[in-house]
Parts: sequence; structure tokens; C-alpha cells
Amino acid sequence: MNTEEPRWLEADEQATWLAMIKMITRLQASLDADLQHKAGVSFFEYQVLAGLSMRPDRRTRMSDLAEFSACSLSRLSHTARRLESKGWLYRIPDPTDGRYTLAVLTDAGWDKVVATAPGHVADVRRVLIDPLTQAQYKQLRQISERVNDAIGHSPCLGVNNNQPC
Amino acid sequence: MNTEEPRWLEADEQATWLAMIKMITRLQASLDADLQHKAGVSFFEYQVLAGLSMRPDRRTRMSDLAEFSACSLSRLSHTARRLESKGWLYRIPDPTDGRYTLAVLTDAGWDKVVATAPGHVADVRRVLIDPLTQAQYKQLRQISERVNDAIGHSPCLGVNNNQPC
DNA sequence: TACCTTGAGTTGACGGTTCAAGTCCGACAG
DNA sequence: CTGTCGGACTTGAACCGTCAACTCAAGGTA
Repeated sequence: MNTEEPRWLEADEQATWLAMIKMITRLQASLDADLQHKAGVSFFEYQVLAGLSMRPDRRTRMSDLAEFSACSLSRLSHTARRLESKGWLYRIPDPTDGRYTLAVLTDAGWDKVVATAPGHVADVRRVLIDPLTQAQYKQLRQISERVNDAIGHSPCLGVNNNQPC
Repeated sequence: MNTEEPRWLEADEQATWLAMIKMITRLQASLDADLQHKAGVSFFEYQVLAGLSMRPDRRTRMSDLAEFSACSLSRLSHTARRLESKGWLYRIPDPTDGRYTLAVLTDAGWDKVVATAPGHVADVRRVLIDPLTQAQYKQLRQISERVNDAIGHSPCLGVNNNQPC
């Protein structure tokens, strides 16, 4: 374990790291709590519904939705079952290729997104957009894309694996 | 719900938002999986152990640790029980004030941190520090601090509440 | 002494996520 | 047309986090 001296984080690197960790932890907790209280859905459930609502015909393959939501197929499948039981979506085999499954947003699911979105957008503005200058959130976008590329090209654990590695 | 027209996100704001969400989701998943495979601990468990290891006498109050880890006391308490059962820490009442509880890192817990840290630091470098320019991670630090302030000052949900609101 | 209040921490039940199977469909080789 | 192989889900169990209710210590009040 300790045979070679590792490159430790410099002070400014560590400060960035700790501030960043705290930000992402609290950002998720804050938005999750907001959605839970206002709309009775979790942040992740909302992401799935919103992701579906943006697709043509309000439907897409489960695997596309998992890629979009950056989650495992297993997690999405459990979540889809819960959302299905609430009447917000249903699943059918893809008629063009039976190996795929299409998730389809119902009218009730669409209404839920429409009713929830404004409050959620306001929360995102309050905690992320408004505190930053325009230059800062442009930088944040570039930073996010670079990190996403770095993770995507990493040897193990892409996005969508049921069994990582 | 729809009585007033909300301020939707502009295209560049939404792009930032979606890229950021994907980054934080995958960043956590990636680091969590790395730690799980290499050391058999979750990212959160490691944070708790590492947070303790940096304190004088390798001990601190549970509430301080919860603030540092940006989590609820309940979550920390459950995690402390698991870490305690692995022999990495123990808890005692604070001798100076019996209302507080001190979490204390054991020698085995210290060894675990020392053995785990180098690999973890390398992972953090790979997914966060190395892909960014020096200017970028300085910006990221400022961005994180601003967002942290915004969440901290928000009306509901500070950091540490057992019952938010 | 008795009582009330406040805040730290714990606990158990419930619900969501992960992990390791398993099922099913279509492609491709013999 | 019969394996068999890989990829796209699905499932159930085990595990973890959240929520609400609880305990306990200390301080204040009378």
C-alpha cells in the first residue's frame, strides 16, 4: 500500500476538493428535499419524468433514459415500477426490436411534470444560477464537461453497467 | 401552480445545469465504486474516517463530524454504529459535557485511513484535478463556496437538521 | 427539590439502491 | 432450424438512508 510515495493533494487542490464535495452533497440534499416537500417526488424520480417529457412522443428506451439519468438499469427499473404504479408512465416492448423496452409518459405524468417544473426551476435558480455570475456558470459548464469526459474514458465503471467492471 | 409565468432556464443555463447534474452523479458513483472495490468502504464511510483522522487526538463530537460530512446526525449515528462494529472507531460521552458524544478513531481505523488514502487521492486526481486547468479548479472552488453560501442561507434545510423545517 | 425546555444523539420502521442472479429477444454459426 | 451468445432489462434479497419518536444531560425557574 505504501511502497511508493503518492502525490498528495496540494493545499489549494484539497480546498477545492472539500468545497466541491460539500457543494454536491448539499445541493442534492437541498433540491431533493424541496421536491419531496412540494411535489412528493424525489429528485431522481423527477429527473426520469422530465427526461421522458422532453422526448418525441414522450417515450424512449429504458437504456437511453438510464444514460440520460446517469444511473444503472436496475435502479431505473425499480423506479419505473413505482412511477408506473402511480400512473405516470407505462412500459411496452419496443415494436421495432423486442430486446428493448420503451418507457412512455402518460397524460397524468405529463401533468405532474408541468405542475412541478416551475417550482423546481425556481429552486435551481436559487441555489445554483443566481449565486453565480454569468461567467461562473459558463465556466462550470466547461468544468462539468471535462470531468464527464474524464469519468467516461476511465477504465472501469462507465455509466450504465449493471455489473461494474 | 401555473398562475404566474415562471422564469424558465435559458439555454445556456439549462446546459450548465444538465452537465452539472451528470457530473455530480457520476463523480460520486465513480469514487464510491473505486473505494468500494479497493477498500471495501463507501465514499461516505471514508469521509467519516478521514474527517476523524484529521482532528487532534483523532476524536471529535458527533455533531462536528456531521457538519463536516454535510449529513444528518441520524445518518452519522447509523454509520458510526457500523464502523464501530468493524473496530475502526468507538464512541464515549464527552467528559466535559455529557450531552455531547465523542467519536474516537482507533488504531485500526487510523491504519485503514492510511492504507486507503493514497489510492483514493489518485482517484480524485484522475477524475477531478487532472482533467482541469489550474485556473479551472480555482474557479471551481469559488463556485462551490458561493453555492454553499446560497444553500446555507436558504430558509429551510440547513445542514444538520434531523427534522428539516 | 421538582419541573420545563432545549439540543445532542439514538433507535426502529419504512422506503429506495445495489448487487447478483435470472429471463427474454435477436443475431449469428453450424 | 438449432444451439449459443451477448445485450437489455427484471427480480428479490441485503444493505443503507430518512423520518419520526424517543432518551438523556444540562440549564433555568420557582
